[in-house]
Amino acid sequence: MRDSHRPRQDAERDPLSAGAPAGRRPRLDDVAAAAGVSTATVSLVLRGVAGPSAATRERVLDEASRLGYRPDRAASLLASRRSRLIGVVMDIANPFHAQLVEDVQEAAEHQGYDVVLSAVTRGRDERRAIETLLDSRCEALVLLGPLAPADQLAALDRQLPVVAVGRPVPSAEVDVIRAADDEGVALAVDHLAGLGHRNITYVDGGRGVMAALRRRGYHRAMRTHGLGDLIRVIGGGNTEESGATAAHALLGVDPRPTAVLTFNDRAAMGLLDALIRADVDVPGAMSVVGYDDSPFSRLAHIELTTVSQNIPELTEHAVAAVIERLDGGRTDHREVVVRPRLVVRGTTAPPPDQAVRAPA
Amino acid sequence: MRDSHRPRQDAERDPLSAGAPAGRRPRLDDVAAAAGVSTATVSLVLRGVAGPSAATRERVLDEASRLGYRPDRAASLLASRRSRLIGVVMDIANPFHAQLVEDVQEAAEHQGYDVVLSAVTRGRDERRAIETLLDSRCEALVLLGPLAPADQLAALDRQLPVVAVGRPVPSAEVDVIRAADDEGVALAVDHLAGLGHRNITYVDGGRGVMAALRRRGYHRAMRTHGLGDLIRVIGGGNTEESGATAAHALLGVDPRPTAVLTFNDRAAMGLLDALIRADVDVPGAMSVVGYDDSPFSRLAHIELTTVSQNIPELTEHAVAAVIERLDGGRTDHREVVVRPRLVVRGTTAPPPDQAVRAPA
DNA sequence: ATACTCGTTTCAAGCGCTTTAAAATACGCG
DNA sequence: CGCGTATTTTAAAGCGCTTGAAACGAGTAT
Repeated sequence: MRDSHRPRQDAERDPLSAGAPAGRRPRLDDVAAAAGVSTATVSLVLRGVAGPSAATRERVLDEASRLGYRPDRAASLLASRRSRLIGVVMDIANPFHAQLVEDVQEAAEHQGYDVVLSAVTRGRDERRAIETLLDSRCEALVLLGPLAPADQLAALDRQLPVVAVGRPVPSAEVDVIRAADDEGVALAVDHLAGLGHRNITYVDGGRGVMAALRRRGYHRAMRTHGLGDLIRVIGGGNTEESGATAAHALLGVDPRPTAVLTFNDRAAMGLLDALIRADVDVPGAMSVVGYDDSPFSRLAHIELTTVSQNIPELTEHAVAAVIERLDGGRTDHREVVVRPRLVVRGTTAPPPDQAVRAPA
Repeated sequence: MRDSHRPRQDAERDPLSAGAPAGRRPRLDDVAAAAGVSTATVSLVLRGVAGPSAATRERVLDEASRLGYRPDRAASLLASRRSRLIGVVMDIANPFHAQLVEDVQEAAEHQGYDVVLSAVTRGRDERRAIETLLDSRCEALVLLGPLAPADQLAALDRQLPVVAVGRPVPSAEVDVIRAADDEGVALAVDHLAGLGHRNITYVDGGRGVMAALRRRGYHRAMRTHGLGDLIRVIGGGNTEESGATAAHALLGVDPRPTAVLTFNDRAAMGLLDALIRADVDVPGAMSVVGYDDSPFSRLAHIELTTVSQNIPELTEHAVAAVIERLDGGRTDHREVVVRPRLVVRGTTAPPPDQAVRAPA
């Protein structure tokens, strides 16, 4: 049955080399036999451990590549004390996570660790994603924007080092690497207030802790600018759709705000979308600020003013936190807060009334 | 030293395995000891294999959950003949792949298979991604939009069942599940020609086989409409950036085309972007059609007319192809071509000259 | 009684690799 | 040339689980 996948490549193999794999995937002892050494030596050579002589080394390496040997991951994992595996949980539909994963993978590799990805999807919740990782012998977990409650994360952390990226966790247990989201929103408010806006509304991001933090940043910044009375938060979410819904709510408000902050870029996109459909000029009649600096936000027909999280810095700290705990013996809790940066593009401008007033 | 208090002292014959898990992760024999049965029985129960009696079953299950037992994946993998693992290679930055992965994961699970994800990123090429999967005991590979040349894929297929999704592979070896890309482009040309366009340019997608197929579709469709003389292909790519570059090339052409087809939505976005910056009215002065029906293409301020690939159908066939080969003993090659669908949105309209001519 | 089922449970041999202690070999030197 | 030491190699004991064969009662037929 499977034979069809394994045509006679035996022909090109040396039939004399003891126990030449006949169609079967070559194993460590095939290489050992071919090179005339023990499996222990082969293992040592292949992992680059000091010990075997240069001559042996070369011979083993030659035979290994000749046989097309590839170590069996499951077996290595099982046999070795350490897996050197870092599990990463991500939302597969989230481009922000994709960027983080790229960087984490690179950084981890650099430190001699391998990354196991576990995706959260529609039909696969975070719990499942984490469990898979746990079963895979991961030594540590990097959770991108985890949704689980703090106590669950804390419980997890008792099993293995856990670092939550991008979301605050109100607990002194898991490591947290995140951007100062409140500050990010404050930057946006500062920018808008500086342009002359006073009636600035915030489109909320839902129940999450991250949403709460951004909302708090909005509240605080508004008050700082003496705009406490104009604080207005309307329900939203983290999707384009929720942004569009929010737009309609927004347009019904009187007096209509001159600027809107959204929880993230996706919501901003949806909002922008709905505003355009409703013939509201952006930024002429209304300014919009997103959050995340997603790849699409810099496209010219969108040109979204947004808040950028420093991804390289975020991942660098995340991997460092893991490594320190795994290799450095660190046991204390750590929370790193990376400063966000406002990226001003085309969706923000002075408010309309001011524009009218100015010439007068 | 091991803990002295153990769950059950009586029915234990083997004093060596008598330790209770002291801080260490519980193993199969911990559960076995606790339930007073052998590890074999526990294994049977946990995997739902028929044999153990209902009473034993319940006792084992109870103890397992009491101890918080989780099977070690590496060990199970190593010990079992089959891994029931399907490896999926994806481009982590590609939202189209993300959608495919979601569906594949769900479908595979439904068939009792697990999915191992391997991401292609900046610093991790397809080769690496595939190797990881090979080392992980995958029984089959699903490659999303593979870049490797056909002969490499064929070689791979000799090791294990491989199905390439979304890209034609000119070889009668690996299974291929793809959309009829030439037909997709033809649909777009039909649409544009129907609107009255004649000067329709195609922005190419690079060297890939998929790009070649779409390009061919363009050529053929143009000739079908008697527009063979107006065929014009300009260099492009699969990113926003390449689309923007193409736009500039496009604007230098005389006579300027009234419609453009792009290799994919991302290129269309970049193109749209550049057109807007150049004050070209879309679709008034120029119509634009993308390809992929990406989530963002349906946003109102984009409203991209595009060609949709039938994702659910694509993944359904992909998983079916794998299962049939793994479980059904199929050995022959298969190529499934799913028909694309044109999604008309706001970036296409009759050409400008015609609009002028009509009222006259 | 014996033999022969059958349902349940266990034995024990791995899966393919790592790792440690110990053995074999090589080396240096009086 | 023997002995201590450093270098290289290996035997063997697992890692935690699965699995076919064997064992074990307890029925049932003979």
